[in-house]
Amino acid sequence: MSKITNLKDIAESLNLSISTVSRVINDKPGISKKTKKRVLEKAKQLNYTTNLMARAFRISKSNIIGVIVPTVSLYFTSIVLKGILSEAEKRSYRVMITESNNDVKKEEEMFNALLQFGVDGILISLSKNSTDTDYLFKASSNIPMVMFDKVSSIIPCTRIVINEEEAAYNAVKHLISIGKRKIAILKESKYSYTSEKRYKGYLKALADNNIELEHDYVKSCLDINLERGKELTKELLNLKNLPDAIFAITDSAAVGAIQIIKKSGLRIPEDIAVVGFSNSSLAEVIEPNLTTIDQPGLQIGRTAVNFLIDKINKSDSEIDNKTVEIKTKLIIRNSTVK
Amino acid sequence: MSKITNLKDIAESLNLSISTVSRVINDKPGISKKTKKRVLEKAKQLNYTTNLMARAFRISKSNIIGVIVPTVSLYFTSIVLKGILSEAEKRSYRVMITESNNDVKKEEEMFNALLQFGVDGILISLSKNSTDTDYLFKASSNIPMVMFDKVSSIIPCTRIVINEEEAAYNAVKHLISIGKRKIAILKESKYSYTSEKRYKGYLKALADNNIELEHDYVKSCLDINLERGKELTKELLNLKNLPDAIFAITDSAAVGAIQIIKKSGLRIPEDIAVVGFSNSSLAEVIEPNLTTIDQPGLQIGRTAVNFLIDKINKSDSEIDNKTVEIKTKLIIRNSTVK
DNA sequence: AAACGCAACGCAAACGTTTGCGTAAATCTA
DNA sequence: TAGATTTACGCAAACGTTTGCGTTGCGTTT
Repeated sequence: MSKITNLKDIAESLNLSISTVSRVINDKPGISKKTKKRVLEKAKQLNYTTNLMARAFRISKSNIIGVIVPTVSLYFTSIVLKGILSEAEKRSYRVMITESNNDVKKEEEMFNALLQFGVDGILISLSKNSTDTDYLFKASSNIPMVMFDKVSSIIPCTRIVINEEEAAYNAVKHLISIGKRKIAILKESKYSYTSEKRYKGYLKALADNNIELEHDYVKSCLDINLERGKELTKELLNLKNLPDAIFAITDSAAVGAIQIIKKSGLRIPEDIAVVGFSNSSLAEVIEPNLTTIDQPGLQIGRTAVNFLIDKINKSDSEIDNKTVEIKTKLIIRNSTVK
Repeated sequence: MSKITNLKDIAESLNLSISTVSRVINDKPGISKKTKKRVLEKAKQLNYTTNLMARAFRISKSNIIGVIVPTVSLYFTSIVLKGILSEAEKRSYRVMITESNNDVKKEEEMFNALLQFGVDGILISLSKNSTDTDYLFKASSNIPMVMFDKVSSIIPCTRIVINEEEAAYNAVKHLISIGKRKIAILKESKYSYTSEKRYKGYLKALADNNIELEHDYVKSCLDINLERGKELTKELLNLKNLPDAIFAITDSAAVGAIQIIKKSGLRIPEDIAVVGFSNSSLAEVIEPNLTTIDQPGLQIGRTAVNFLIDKINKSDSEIDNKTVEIKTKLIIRNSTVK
C-alpha cells in the first residue's frame, strides 16, 4: 500500500499552501503561470489523483447517479443500462445500479440507500406492481429524479417512455390489416403498469375497427414469461372458437405462443398470426421470425441520463413534470406475413 | 429541500455531545440505556439517516464495490451482474458498474476512476484482447480485486472462472460420442482469452480420440456473434469435404450456424450436429434446440462478490493468488441428438 | 513620493463523521 | 468513609477538499 499523495504533499514539497495547489488542480483563476506549471509537474511526478470522496463530501456533489430497475438481466433492461452507462460516462458521471426485483419494499430501501450515499440524482424504473409510491412522492422534491419505462403519472418528475398504447394499437392494427379479426391478447394482471397501457391500445384498435371484444380472448397472468405464454396459449387453443391472431405483450410470451401453436399443427400466420413486443434477440431466432414492436432501449437510457444530468446542474429546482416519448416502430416479420 | 438532520442536530436538541450521539447510532459501548433510548427516539423523530459519504470519507471505507465488464448487455454478463448485485446487497455493499467495451484503454480509465471514488474493491472481467495488463499488476497490491470470466493468470489475485478447456473438451467429446469425427469449430482470433481456452479443449478432445486436426475446419473471426456464425458456416459448407459437426464457442454463433445449415437443406443433427456454449435464452428457442454448455452466471457473480468482500474485511492483506472453478455441465438437446 | 490597484498567494473555517483521550460522577471495595 | 475502580459522557483532532477573505508585494498613477 504505497502512500496516496494528496494536496498537502504537493504543497509541502513546493513550499506552497494547500489552497494554491487546490486552485491550480481545479484550474481556478488567480495563479501565476509559473507556479501553475510547478504544481502540475509535481502533481504528475507524485502521480496525484484527487480524492473524489473527499471532494464529494466537501462540496456535497458526488457525480454519481443511482439507478433502480426491477431486474438487470431482462434483455430490454440491459440495453437501457448500456445506454445509461455510455452517456453517463461521456458526462463523467459514475453509475450505481440496484435491483428492486419488483418488490416495492426493496425498491424503497434501495432508493433510500442511494440517497444516503449521496447520489446526485436517481433514475428509476418502477416495480411492476408499484402502487404505493408514497415515498417517491415525498422524495421527488428533494432529489433530481427521472423515471423511465415503468413510470408513475402522479409523481412530479420527467418521464422517458414509449407510447405503449400507440405501439400496441399499431401492432393490433397490423393484425387487422392482414385480415385478422379474432385477436387474442396475452397480458399481465391489471396491476402491471405497462401491461395495462398495452391492453388499452389493444382495446382501442378493436373499437376503432368495429370489432367486439371477446372476453375469452383476453388472457392474463401475474408475471408473464415464456412459460406463461405457453400456458395461456394452450387455454386459447382449447376454445371452441379459436382466435386467428395473438398479440403478446412480451416477446418471450409470443415465443411461447408460437411454440405451442406449432406443436398443435396450426399454421403461422395463416391460421394464427402472432405479434410480440420489444424486438428482443429471440425475435429473429424463433421460427417463423416474430413480428414485434421495436423498443429502442439504448435511446431510452441515453435520454433519461441526459435529462437527469441537465436537471442536476440546473440550480433552479423547478421540477418539470414532462413526459418524453421515444418513438417505436413495428417490425414486420414472418409471424404475421409470409 | 427540507434540511437533512445530522448528528449535531440530534445532539443539540438533547443537550448531548456529538460523540455520544454517534456512539449510540453505531451501537458502541459506554452509553447508558437511558440516553441510548432518548437518542434513538430523537433520531427517529427527526428521521436521521447517516451521511454515508461523510462516514466513508472519515473512515476511508466506502462500502462500495466497483465492477468492470466488457459489456452489460451480453446475456451471460447480465446474469453475472444479477448475482453480484443480489449478494452485494445481502452484505450491504453498493455496486458501481462500468463498461470497458473491450477497450483496454477504457478499461484502465474505468479502473482508475473507481479507485478515485474510493471503492473498497474491484470486480473485473477483462477486455477480450487485454494483453497489456500492466496497470493491473501495479494496482493489484493496492486494492482488493477479484477477476471473473475473462481473467489473467499473471495478475496476483483470486479468479472465479469456469474450466473453459474442460467444458469445451466435454462438448467435443459428446460430439464424438454420437459418432461425429469431422468436427469444425467456430471461434475467435488468438487474442481472445476464452476462445483460446475453448480451442485448446477442442484440440485435446480430438487428440485424445485420435482424430487428426483438419485445418479447414477451424474458422476464426475477430468478434464472434450470430452474423459471424452464419458467415463462417457458409464457408464450411463450401468445402468439398463437409464437416459432420460444429462446435461454436458461443450460443449465438451456434444459432447462426443452425440457421445456415437448415437453409442449405442439410439435416441437424444427422448431417451436421451443432453445440454451443453458455446456455443462453436462445438455446431453447432455436430449432432444433441447442445442445450447449451451461455456464452458471449467477453462481459466478455471487462467489466473486463473496471472495471480494471477504478479502476487503481481512486486514491481513496477503494477496491470495487462487483460482476458483465453477462447475459447468453439458445440456444435451436436439441439435446433437434426436 | 505618496497613494492606489491588482495580481498572487496564504489562513482558516467548513463539510459530517469517528475516535483516542480526558474527566466527572457514580459505584464499589475494604 | 477514603480510596480505587468503573461508568458515562465531552473535547477536540482528524480525514482531504474547497473557498471567502485577508495579506502581501509589485507596478502604475498622480
